[in-house]
Amino acid sequence: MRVTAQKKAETRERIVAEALQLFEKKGFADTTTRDIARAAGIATGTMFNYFDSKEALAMTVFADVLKTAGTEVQQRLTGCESIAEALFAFITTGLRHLDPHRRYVGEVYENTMTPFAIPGACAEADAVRQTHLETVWQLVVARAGQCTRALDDFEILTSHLYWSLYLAVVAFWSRDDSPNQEDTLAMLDRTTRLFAQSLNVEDTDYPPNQQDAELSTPEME
Amino acid sequence: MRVTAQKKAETRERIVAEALQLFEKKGFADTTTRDIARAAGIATGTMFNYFDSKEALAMTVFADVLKTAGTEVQQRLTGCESIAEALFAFITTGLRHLDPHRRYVGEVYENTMTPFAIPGACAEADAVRQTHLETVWQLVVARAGQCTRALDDFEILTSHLYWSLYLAVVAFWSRDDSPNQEDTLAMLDRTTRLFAQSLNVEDTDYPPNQQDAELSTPEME
DNA sequence: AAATTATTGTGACCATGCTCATTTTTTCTC
DNA sequence: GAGAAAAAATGAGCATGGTCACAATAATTT
Repeated sequence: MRVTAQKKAETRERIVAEALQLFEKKGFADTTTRDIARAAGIATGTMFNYFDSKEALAMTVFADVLKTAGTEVQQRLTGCESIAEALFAFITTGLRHLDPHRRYVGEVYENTMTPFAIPGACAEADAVRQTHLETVWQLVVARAGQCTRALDDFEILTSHLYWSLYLAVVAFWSRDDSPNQEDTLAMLDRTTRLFAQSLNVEDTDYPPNQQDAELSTPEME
Repeated sequence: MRVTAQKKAETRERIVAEALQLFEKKGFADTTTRDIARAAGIATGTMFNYFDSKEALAMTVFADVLKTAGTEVQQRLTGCESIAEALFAFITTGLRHLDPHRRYVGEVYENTMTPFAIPGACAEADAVRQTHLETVWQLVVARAGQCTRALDDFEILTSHLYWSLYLAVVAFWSRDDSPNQEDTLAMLDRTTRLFAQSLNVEDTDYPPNQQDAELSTPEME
């Protein structure tokens, strides 16, 4: 490793380390990029030579942490029969690894991971979401025998629904003050069951004729 | 009505009207509060005498629109037997009224309505959400016979799940370029069925023993 | 109608995320 | 090692949402 490359890596690590400490102490929004720069002993602009944005800095850390969780989770999954069980194991593993950042994860997710966030605005966030959804996809396919619904539309609708439910869990967890976040576990249990259920089609209890509803206001003449 | 009161109302209306026009043309983020002030013929600070924030300005309009939708929807609901059907009618009515603002609704919802948003940060947003959830609650209770799940925990878990699913629909709709947003209708159909299904408990297909999972990293000694 | 009080408008000013021309440091070439 | 080229650091500066002390205007009192 060449000298400057090493120095660069050190600086990068210093930025990350100091940023995390500040986020933990004051939250994400109340930590300014100038705070981070001062703590890391660099100029205000330097941080942006390493990370595209303040969010990208935080998401980089989350991505690291979740990557570790991802390798760990593969073993656990083999023991899970049902889709709901597997999802439960996958998500709890991720949350456990995110635990040190629990108090400010929401501030970052709000503007990067939400379905309202513009795709492409934060590459790190997009990557985290995609990896997560791919894992879910594999996890479901490996247990496809439990599903009566065709899975080929996973990308189109199911992934939207899944992702929003997952975000609900993360948001709940990030504010959960119950001992050991047991309320989150209950919610997650319910959520994973709900999602697994949604992969079975038996839901024609009323006719699908409402499709002729109009969402856009008809043009006046 | 006193003279100044009238003038004040006029100014307020002018702010709203010009803001909407600008939002429509350039989006929410790309419209600055200075743009709005200039268009409305007031000083930059004046806008904040009328609205707490840029988001609050937009949410005020959404609240108005949804209030109108709310009165309209009560009639429609009487025709709906099932919970899913009723939800479908309720949500489509709201979306139809929001249609003129479709392109920038997401930019506002992202930071005010998401489960990550800090409650109390935007009073208008909180009110809209609460009203929406109350309507859903009534709508469900009036059809409680269809539910095997006890409804008394609605506030605790169900409302979180419902709200996140609803946001998924809104986000999807706000970017839906299919003719007449028919893709949104399909998604909404699926979503409302899914949610209605979740009000029935028959989901004990695997033991709930995973509750002993640990979310927080155990302290090292 | 003058004086006083209450309401509303104003724009200079602040904090902050981020940019970018310039400067400093490092690496490469001879 | 001197000079050139490439990489990295710098911090003044920009745009923007929002604040606030003060100014202007309207309403009330005498």
